[in-house]
Amino acid sequence: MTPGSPADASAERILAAVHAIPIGQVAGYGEVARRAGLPGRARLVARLLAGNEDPRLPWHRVLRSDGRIAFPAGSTGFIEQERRLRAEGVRVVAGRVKGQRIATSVDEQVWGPG
DNA sequence: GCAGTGACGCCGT
DNA sequence: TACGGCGCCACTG
Repeated sequence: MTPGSPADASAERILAAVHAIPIGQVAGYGEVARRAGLPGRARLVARLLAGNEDPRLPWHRVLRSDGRIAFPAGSTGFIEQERRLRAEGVRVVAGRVKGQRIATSVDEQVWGPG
C-alpha cells in the first residue's frame, strides 16, 4: 500500500466533497473535483465513485455538467441513481434533473446563477 | 512506451 | 435540446 501517496489524499478530498453535497441537492463531476482542489480531474471523480465501497456515499448526487445522469439510460446504475434522487425529492425527467441547475464553478455554488 | 477505454467537459453546428 | 468532435486525465493490457 501507499498510504502517504498524494493520490490517496486527493481521493479523500474528493469523497469529502461528495459527502458535503446536501440532501436534495446535486453537483457536477467537475465541480466536485474543483472543490477537492483538483480542477480538470472530473474523470478521476467518476473513477472513484465507480470503485467506492461506502454505502453512505451520496454518489447519486453527482451528475454530469449537463445535469444528466452519467450512466447509460436503462442501465442498473442509471435506474438506481434516478430512484435515489427521487427519494430525496429531486425531480428527475428522462434521466435529467429538473428544477435545479448544475454548478460548473464554485462561484455559482456560492453566488448562484447571478 | 504505446494504444485502448471510460459514471467527463467544453465548443460548434 | 440533440449530436459530433476534440481535449484531458488515469488505468489497463
